Amino acid sequence: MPVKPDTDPYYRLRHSAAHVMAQAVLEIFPEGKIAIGPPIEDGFYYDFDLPRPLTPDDLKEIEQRMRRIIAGRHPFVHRVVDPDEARSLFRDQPYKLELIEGLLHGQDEYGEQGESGAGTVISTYRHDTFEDLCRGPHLEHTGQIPPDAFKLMSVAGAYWRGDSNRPMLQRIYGTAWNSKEELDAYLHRLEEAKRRDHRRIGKELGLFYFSDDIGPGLPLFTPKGEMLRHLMESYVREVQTRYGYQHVWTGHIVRETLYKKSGHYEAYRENMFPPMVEDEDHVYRLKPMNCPSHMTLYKEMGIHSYRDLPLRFAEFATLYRYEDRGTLTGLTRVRALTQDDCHIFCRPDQIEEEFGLALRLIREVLETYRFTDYRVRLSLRGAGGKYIADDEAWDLAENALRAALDHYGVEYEEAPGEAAIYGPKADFLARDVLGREWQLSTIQVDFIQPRRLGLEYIAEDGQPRTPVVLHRAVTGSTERFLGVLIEHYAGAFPLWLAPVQAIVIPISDERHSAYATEVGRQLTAAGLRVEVNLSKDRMQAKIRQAQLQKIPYMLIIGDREQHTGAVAVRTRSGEDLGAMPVAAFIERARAEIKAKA
RNA sequence: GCCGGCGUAGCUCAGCUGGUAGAGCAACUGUCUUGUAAACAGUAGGUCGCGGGUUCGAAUCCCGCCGCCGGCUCCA
Repeated sequence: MPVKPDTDPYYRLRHSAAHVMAQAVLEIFPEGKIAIGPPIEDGFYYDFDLPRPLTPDDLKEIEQRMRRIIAGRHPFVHRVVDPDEARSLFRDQPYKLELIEGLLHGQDEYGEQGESGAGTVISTYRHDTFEDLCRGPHLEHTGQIPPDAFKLMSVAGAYWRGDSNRPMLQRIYGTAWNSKEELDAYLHRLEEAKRRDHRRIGKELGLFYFSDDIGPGLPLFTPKGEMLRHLMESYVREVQTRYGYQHVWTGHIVRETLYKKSGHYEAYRENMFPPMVEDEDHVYRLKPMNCPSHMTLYKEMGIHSYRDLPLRFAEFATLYRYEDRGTLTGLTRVRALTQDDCHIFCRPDQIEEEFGLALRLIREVLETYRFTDYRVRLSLRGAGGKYIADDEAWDLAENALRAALDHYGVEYEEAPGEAAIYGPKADFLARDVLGREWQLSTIQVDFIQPRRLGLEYIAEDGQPRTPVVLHRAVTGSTERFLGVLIEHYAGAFPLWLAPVQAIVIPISDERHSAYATEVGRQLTAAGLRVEVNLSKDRMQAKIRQAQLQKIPYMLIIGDREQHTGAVAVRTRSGEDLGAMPVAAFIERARAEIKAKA
């Protein structure tokens, strides 16, 4: 994501590094074509159209050339050029020519229409032998880039202008910092993220697997992984019930004709698995979303009075979406996903209150999972004509959402033009412990589907009206949220979520096995999830294994404990709590679980 | 779907320019019976992703497919 010069202190550095890199690349490929090269979060990139694919060795050479250019302390020289001069300057650079024409029509470098089309100034920055179409700003000279504080990270394909119909360019990603220490800290942060990667931890802790025999994007969950799913879903279900939501079940397969009525067939067909054909009148699809099913259920349940609204239908059903293979990643992007989905059928005058209820619910759940840092993006209708035309409804909904956000003191930013075609929405972007943002919860207002599917309620005046539907998800999907949680906690789940909450470790398998087994039985009977390690390994090895498995409590049992009916408690953090009676440990664990601490 | 990289025992990985595979951990067996992060010894384990091709000979070279990784696009 691009950054702004006025808010990012590294803007000049990284932008300048991108220019230096472009020079280095053109030195190697004089006939290469250059596209754009902006600073981004943590670094910069530049897109090139080159005669051959770049290799890791190329990156090394480019870095070396960059250091030489940096050592030359070449000043960055800014100048304003008129359109013809610009065209002539970049006559061999087709992408630049396209950018110039765009600029003259008020577009920015991404081809987006700017706020004000007028008064476009075309300017360039030159250093050494390289001159680039650029509005700056830059450093004073190349020598201000610390030669040991930047690094080229990777090469990736990127479509010109982000359009899959246009040429695929080669993008070089780099990072640049003010000092080697900063660079090292950044690289260390990347290592940490890698260490926490849910795919890695998932394997280490034995939570889930993928198999070629099952298919891409279709995770298999082990007993431990399924326990996590179960606990997560039970928790949301409990909260939802407490907030007045009801749970429904609508299965996995739906007649295709429903999606033709709802409009999904037109708009979403690409993302559905191919049809199952019984005969030409009976064609079925795997459900890619719940809304048409919930709305159908609403209809089948008979005539609804305005007094019966709101009706809140929640469901944990697994949905199947035919995502492009190239986009699948671990649990965060799968083809089988279990949404904690809900559809709220309400009157227009209830939007604000229902939105507020969903806000409170989401806030409670996110805080339980220790996502305390999140922001809300309120996506509103924009200027374009893609939105359904009903100004009155839009105004009502947008104002209701704002009012609820204000009422509950939720900070939010407005994003005009980002709304769904069918209504405005609020998305929750939560930051994990590594500072990465994840879109988890969402609340969307829908005017169009209820109408298309013919939903009605009888209003106060006895006339049938179309209800408004709010689509709402709390954690998004169980799979994705589990992936995020694994990374957020680095696999060390809080006690209430830990698949194995305690492990009993007898010091001698000969002398203490019977008592260890009895302790395990007592804890299990008390509702705890417990394992007993009866292997012949030494106690130290068992502790190490338990540590690596991130099991919250290790209960060591030797002669002393056996004689006194106790367990010696060691925590995952390495703390030795000493010996305590089994009952005392149970009490402690229960309190911790209840508090979801 | 597109661009690039990768695919060797359950896991992590080695195997130079072609001569039919190797380590550590895990597993299994035995010895040891242990006090807060790895006892010692031995055994077993691989169609080198799959399918073609080149070659006297392919894990190694070529082609196709599948999958994974990094991006792009997409993400109701």
